[in-house]
Amino acid sequence: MSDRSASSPGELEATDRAILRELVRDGRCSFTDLAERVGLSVSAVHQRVRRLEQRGALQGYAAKVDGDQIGLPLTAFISLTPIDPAAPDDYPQRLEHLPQIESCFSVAGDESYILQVRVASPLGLEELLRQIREAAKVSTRTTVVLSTPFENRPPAI
Amino acid sequence: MSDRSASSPGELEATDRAILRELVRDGRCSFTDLAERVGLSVSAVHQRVRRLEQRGALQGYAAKVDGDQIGLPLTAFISLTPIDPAAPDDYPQRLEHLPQIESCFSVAGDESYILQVRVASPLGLEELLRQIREAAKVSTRTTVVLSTPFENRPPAI
DNA sequence: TCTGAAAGTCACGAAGG
DNA sequence: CCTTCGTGACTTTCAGA
Repeated sequence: MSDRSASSPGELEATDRAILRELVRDGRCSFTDLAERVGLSVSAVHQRVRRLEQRGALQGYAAKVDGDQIGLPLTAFISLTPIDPAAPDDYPQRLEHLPQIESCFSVAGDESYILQVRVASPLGLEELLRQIREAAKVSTRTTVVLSTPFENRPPAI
Repeated sequence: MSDRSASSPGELEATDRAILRELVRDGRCSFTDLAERVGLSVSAVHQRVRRLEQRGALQGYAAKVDGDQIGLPLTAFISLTPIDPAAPDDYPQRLEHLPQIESCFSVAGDESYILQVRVASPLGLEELLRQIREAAKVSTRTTVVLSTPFENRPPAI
């Protein structure tokens, strides 16, 4: 009698959380290893992973790459403030075509959005800022990242 | 005669960049598929991936999970300002034991660090702020994320 | 560095409880 | 929802160019 929680957006059961924990740590872990670690048969794990993917709890898998080695050593945060407070709030759509923008967060506080960006150089950042202001009609405040003591650590699932 | 760029921290050659591009998009892509997409034999791709891993260009693989479904729906940015400007700068070490902190960036600007955190609730955020202030002797400024139009998009490799 | 082949592992669906 | 089982696909290594 396992504790079934909810079918779609509810909480996850212990075994599913264990699977997610392993896959966040090692996204290329084989089903065979996964099965051993969570104490189930390979097929059972296979079914659960597929269910987690369908349910959206597992949104995908990505390699982590070194920004320096791909020629994008400069990270920055850019906060956006609309110039015209009455303008329609379609900033994400106006900005998503810029590949230097890795993440876009709508936030509470003085500013409306925070962007996390990655560029090749200060000149690249300057050019990106120009593009952002032009595309979104916003004023910007930029905070340059000097170093990253740690990043994207696995959450405590 | 392929263009060898550098053995360790230099730039990467076109085929290697193609491999990284695919693996960032799909971290569980099979070597067989990878080989087809970059136009090489399976063995050659295999060797290149291993080399990219050893060189540190490929830092690992991670599953992307839905914060809501793992019970951590609240994201926030916390900026840190040291209370004692003369204190030794060991803030990352003082904070890394807090699993709610996903990323820690040392930044130029008014504040010294920006933390990206993920918690279960406003109460969890309040408790985390208390822990951060106590562990690191800093004053904090918190910006709560309301929604995330997009996040962790693959960089243009 | 590449290729191709051989051997071992693994993924994935079927059938059944 | 789990297990076992079987087949085809995949990974991984190695010799050779």
